[in-house]
Amino acid sequence: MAYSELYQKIYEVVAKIPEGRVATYGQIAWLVGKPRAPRIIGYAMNRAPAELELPCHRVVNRLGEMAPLHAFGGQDFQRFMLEEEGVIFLENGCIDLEKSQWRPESEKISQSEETIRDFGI
DNA sequence: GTGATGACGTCTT
DNA sequence: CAAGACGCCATCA
Repeated sequence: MAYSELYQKIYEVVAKIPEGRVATYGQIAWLVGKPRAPRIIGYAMNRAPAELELPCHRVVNRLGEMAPLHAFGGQDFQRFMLEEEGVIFLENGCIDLEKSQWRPESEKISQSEETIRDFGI
């Protein structure tokens, strides 16, 4: 591996995010075994080579938003792209995480557990 | 090896 | 209700 194992794992997890779903930095951090290191995810994304074609636009912060203008070409473009993929956006411009947050089935979910429980909107 | 940084998260003013 | 400060961990200088 040309990169750190941690980075490799982060890229792997991000690459697993299906279309129409989004994952939070904290969630990914948790999946890679570093629940206290959401920043690392952002760092990894920043350092992520375009060759991997990581769906960074599917990775958002806990609010369902992301950096003001650090990637892709603007939140506007990202929002449009996510909408095209089927991600639900709220009127406030944030993603409806309750509906669109990615839930890895084969993994034990903790923080998302409550979210899933309340999913019956 | 030490210090500073960051695409976050959560608590406290 | 909104903004600011602190904390977290790995990487960069």
